[in-house]
Amino acid sequence: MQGPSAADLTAQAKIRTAAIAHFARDGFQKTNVRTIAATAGVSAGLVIHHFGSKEKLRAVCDDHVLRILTQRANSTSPAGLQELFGQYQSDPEEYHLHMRYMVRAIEEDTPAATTFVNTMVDESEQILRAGIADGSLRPSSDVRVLAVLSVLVSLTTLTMPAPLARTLGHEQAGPDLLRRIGLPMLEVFTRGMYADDSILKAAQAAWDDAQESPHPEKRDE
Amino acid sequence: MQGPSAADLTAQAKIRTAAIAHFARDGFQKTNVRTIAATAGVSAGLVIHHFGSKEKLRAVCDDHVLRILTQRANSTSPAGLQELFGQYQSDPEEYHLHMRYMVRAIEEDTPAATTFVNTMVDESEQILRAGIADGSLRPSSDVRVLAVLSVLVSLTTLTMPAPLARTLGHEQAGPDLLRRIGLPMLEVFTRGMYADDSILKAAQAAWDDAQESPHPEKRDE
DNA sequence: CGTCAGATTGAACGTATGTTTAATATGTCA
DNA sequence: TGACATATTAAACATACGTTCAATCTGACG
Repeated sequence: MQGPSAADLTAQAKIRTAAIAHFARDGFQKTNVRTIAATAGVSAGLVIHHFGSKEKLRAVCDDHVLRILTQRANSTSPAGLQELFGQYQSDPEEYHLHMRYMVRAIEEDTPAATTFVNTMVDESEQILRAGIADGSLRPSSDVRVLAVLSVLVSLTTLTMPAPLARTLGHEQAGPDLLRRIGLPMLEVFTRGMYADDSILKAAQAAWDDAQESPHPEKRDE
Repeated sequence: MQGPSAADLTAQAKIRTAAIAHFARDGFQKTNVRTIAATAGVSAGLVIHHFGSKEKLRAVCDDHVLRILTQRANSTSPAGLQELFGQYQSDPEEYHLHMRYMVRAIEEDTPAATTFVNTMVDESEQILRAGIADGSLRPSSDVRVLAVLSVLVSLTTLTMPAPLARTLGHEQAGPDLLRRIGLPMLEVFTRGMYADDSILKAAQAAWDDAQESPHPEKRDE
């Protein structure tokens, strides 16, 4: 579409692209500079020459992916979660790569990951509050938690780990798998899973009890 | 309680315990044999002497954690997901460690991870079908997918990545955080998030359309 | 007691890998 | 053209780390 996906790129860009791909697929530790260089078609020394160190290269990749993902999220009016899935369908190849990269960054608790997560959760919370206000969403006892769970589910579903994907007969996460997941997930999000509210009521009661007697600690020890 | 948590263990057990802790917290790659040995209070050579190699040590740890987690899940009658949370509350320290270990294994797609995931998803599916049959759970268009999503949500909630935990004001996942998440999550699971079923209906319609015209491919290219 | 097998250690070894360096190519500008 | 900066490379360097080795310790058994 718009990106010179392979050739005729500046060497720095080629290296960065190669690094993002390898970091996303194999993780930062497993990826070595020579492999990145080979994928980019340059020498290992050049990678260091341009980026200073493997760690600094990671920082550049982090910022790059962060900018792409957050600007995507903000470009459309903040509709959030479903939009993420829509974005995915449009260009699964590249989007999946960036998502996978960011999930890896989250796992390793990188600064860019914190920024990304904060942005996503804040935006999600905002959307949820708006939906609750206009009556399209049900109220929640803790909207912030709901926002976190939404982001968590979105990220882990889009980048579903291989063992879970295989349980559904797919080799890895992809558009077909996402299509299959969509409907059952929407069913839960509109009607819930439990047929009655007995479990919820019990939990609410337990929660209210805990509020009355603040810190019972371990009463038998 | 029951485990000689520190001293008076055979050296092999001490090494294995140390390895599990480090693999869970820092990942397999970042952990080096000398660190494991130091934590276990032995020399690096002994680790290799007993386990052959770092990779074989990992395999032993995988099986050990796998056995503990799956036997826990099976010991109680298969009630599954909520039980996981219950187990967690009872001994958060150790359970969280093992869960975190297994999530790391899933991320790295280790054989034990596949076994664990298959076991969990199968068991979850079984429970869901039983619940649907006896009317306590709502029917789903794809129970298998629902089981996968249940496991995914359980695992990622119990071992919530640090950036997401921090968004809720917690330094990392723990009992307090879990307690806070419980109620909003149950709310979604009993009533859903969406106030009406317009989005679901739209998705169902789109899905039905796709069924009628099997493979439209890219019609404009 | 003597011997032997296994446990354990500290040092050495080999290699993978991040980084440095010296040299060469390339392109720009005066 | 000549000079200078930048890009680029191949080789060398340094180190972290998995593994091996030779030696020592410990405990069992005849």
